[in-house]
Amino acid sequence: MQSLIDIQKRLLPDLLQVLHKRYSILRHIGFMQPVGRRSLASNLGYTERVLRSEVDFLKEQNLVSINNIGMSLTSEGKNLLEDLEGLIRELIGIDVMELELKHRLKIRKVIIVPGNSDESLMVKEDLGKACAFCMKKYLTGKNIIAVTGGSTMAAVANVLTPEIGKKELLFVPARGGIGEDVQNQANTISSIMSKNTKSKHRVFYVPDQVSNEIYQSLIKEPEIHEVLNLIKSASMVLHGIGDAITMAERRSSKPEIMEKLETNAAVGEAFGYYFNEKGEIVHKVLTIGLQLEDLAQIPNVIAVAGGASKVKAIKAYMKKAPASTILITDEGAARKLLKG
Amino acid sequence: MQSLIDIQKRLLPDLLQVLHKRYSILRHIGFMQPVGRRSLASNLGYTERVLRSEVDFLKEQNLVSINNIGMSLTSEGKNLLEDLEGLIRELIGIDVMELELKHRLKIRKVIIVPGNSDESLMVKEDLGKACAFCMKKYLTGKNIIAVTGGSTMAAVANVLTPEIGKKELLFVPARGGIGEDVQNQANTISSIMSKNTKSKHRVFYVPDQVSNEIYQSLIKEPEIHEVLNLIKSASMVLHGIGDAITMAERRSSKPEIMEKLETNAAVGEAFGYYFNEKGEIVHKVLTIGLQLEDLAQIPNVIAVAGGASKVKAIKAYMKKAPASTILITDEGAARKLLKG
DNA sequence: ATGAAGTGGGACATAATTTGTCTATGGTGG
DNA sequence: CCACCATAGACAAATTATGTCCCACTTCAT
Repeated sequence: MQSLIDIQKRLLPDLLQVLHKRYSILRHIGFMQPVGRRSLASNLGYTERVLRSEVDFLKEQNLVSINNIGMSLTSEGKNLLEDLEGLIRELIGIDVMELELKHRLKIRKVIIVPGNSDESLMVKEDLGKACAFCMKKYLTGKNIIAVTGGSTMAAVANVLTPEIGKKELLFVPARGGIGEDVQNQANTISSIMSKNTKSKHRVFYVPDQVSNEIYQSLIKEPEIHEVLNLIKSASMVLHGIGDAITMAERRSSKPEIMEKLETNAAVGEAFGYYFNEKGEIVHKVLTIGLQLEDLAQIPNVIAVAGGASKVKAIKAYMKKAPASTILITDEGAARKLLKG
Repeated sequence: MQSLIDIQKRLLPDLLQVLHKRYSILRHIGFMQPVGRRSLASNLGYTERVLRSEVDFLKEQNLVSINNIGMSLTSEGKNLLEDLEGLIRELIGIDVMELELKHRLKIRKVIIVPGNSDESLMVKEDLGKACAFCMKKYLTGKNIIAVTGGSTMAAVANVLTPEIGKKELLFVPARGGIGEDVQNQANTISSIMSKNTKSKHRVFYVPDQVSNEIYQSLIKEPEIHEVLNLIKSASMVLHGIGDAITMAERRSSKPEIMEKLETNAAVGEAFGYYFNEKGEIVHKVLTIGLQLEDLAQIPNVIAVAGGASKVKAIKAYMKKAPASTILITDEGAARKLLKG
C-alpha cells in the first residue's frame, strides 16, 4: 500500500496534495451541507474560483450535487468520503505518528485526528468523536467518569451518544468550579454528557478558591463528601489541556497570579495546575476535587487537546502525565510535537 | 489496495491520465534508449514541446538522464518502471477485461498487454513476451510446437530465450508454405524459434497450392509424412490471426480469390483459413499440414494477435476457435472487442 | 575528412487554461 | 415583501502550456 503511493509519488509529486485538497472539500461539504460556494471557500481558505473549479470537477464525478440552495454530497460522494477517511489517515502517516508520539511522550496511547483544530471547527468535533470512540472502548460495566471543563471537553460532550451510555455511567466534575464561563464549566459539561448519553451525573459546585478553614468545613458536608469519594474512585478521567496564559485569562485570575505565571514561564494547564516547559508545577488553583497525584490511581485517563497552538502546553503537561494517559490530539499538534 | 486505486480513479482521474502518460514515456525511453527527443516524440505521437516538458520533469525526478547522445533511464527510472507495470495493469483494469473477454469469447484464457500494437512496435514485442511467458507456463516435458507465419509470430520468435528451451522442444511449421515473404514464413519463424531457445526444428516446405494428385504423392514422401505426423501430435500450436484482405494481398492471391473473399465478406484469417464476420469459413488455402479440425485435439492453442485493426478478424476467428484457445492480445484490441 | 543525421537546449510568439472578480438572476426564510 | 444567500455566467488578467524554429554540438557512415 505504501509502496503503491510511493511509486505514484515519483511520477505525480503533487498527487497527495490534490487528493487531500479534494478530500477536504468533500469533507467540508459533507459537514456543512447544504453550503454555498462562497462560505465554503472562505472556510477552506481557497478563493472562490479555485473552489469552483474543484467543485465543478466533483460534480462532474457525481460526488456532489448542486442546486439553488447549495451544494451537498450525493450518496456516492458520501460513500467515497467514508472510504477516504481511512485512506487519508494512512497516507498522511497518522498511524506512524501515533506510535512515535506514544513512545516519545511515554504514555499509554496516542490518537491523532487529521487536520488542525485551530483552523477548523470540524476538527475539534472530530477530536470529540475520537474521544467518544475511545471512551466506548475502555468503559466496562459500571463507571464513574470525572470530567473537567474547557471548550475541548464541551466539544466532546456534544458528540456523545446514548450508545455509549448503554453501560452504566455516572458523570462528575473532576474539580470544584474552576472559573471559566458557565457553558465550559465542568459542571455544565458533565451534565450535558449525562444528558447526551442518557445517564446520570452529579453536580459539584464549590467556590473557586477556599481557605483551609472553609475547606475543612466543606469537606464535612455529606453531599460534598460523597461526591469527593465518587471522584476519587472514578474509573475514567476526561480532561483538556490548555495554554497557561489563555486559561489564566479566561479565569480572570488576579494580577499577582498572572505575574507569577509569567515569571515562572508557565506554558500549560490541566486540572487547574499550571506547568512550565519542564513539566514542573508552578501554580495550582486551590479547589476541592481531583488532585494531580490522584490520577495515578485512575485506570483510564484521557487527555483531549488539539491545535498547533497547544503544542507547548501539551508537551509541558505530558512530562508529568501518568503513564496511563491516552492523548487524543490532532494532526496539527502532532506534527509540531514530533518536530521538537 | 484495490480500494486505493478505485478511490483514485474517482477522485483523481486527471492525474491518473498524467501518470499513464509519464509511464508510457518512461517505457518508450527504456525501450529505445538512448533516444532523442524528436524521434521519441514522433514515436509516441506527442509534439516535441509536450514531450520535452514531460522529459524535463522526469529528469528533475532523476528518472531519466540526458546527455548529448540521447535520453536514457537511470537505474532509479528502471526500477520505477518495473514497479509501475503492475500498477498500470490495475489502473487500466486489464484483469477485469481479461476475464470479461474470456467469457464473451468462450475460450480458455485471455491475456492482455497494455498499449496498441498498431501504434507501437514495443507493444508487439510485449505481445511476444507475454506469449513466451505463457508458453513457459504450459510446456511440460517433451513438446512439439507447431507455429504459423506472420509478423506477429515473428515478434514472438524474437523474444524467445533459451530458458524456455530447458524443456525438450521441437518446432515445426504448422502448415506448408503459406505464401508471405520469407522472413515471416512459418519455416523461417520456427527455425528462429529453435535457434533462440536452443532447441530443434524441422523444415516443411511444400508448394503453396497442390492438386489432389500431387498431394497424394507428396504425402507418401517419408520425410513429409514424418513431419505431418509430428504436426498432428503437437502439444502446442502458436498462431497469429490476420485481417483477411491484408493477408490475401500479402500472399499475392489471384484476382479470382480476392474477388471471392470480397463477395463473401471475409474479414479474418488464421492458418490459411478465411472467415466472415459470422465465423464461417469462406475460403481455405489448400496446403498440407495442420487443418482447422485438428486443433481440437491439441492441448494448448495459443493465438497471438493485437492492434485495434485486427479486431474484426479476431472476433470472426474466435467464433470457430477451439475452447482450449488462449488469446494473447493488446489493450487496443481488447477495448474494441469489448465495445462490440 | 566530411557531411548528413542525430542530439539537447534556447528562444519566442501564440494558444490555452487558470484565476480573480463582478454581475445577473432566482429561490428561501423571516 | 425584502434581505440574504445561492448558482451560473462572463470576462479580463495572469499564468502556463504548446508549437516551431534555430543553434551548436556529437556521432557515424561514407
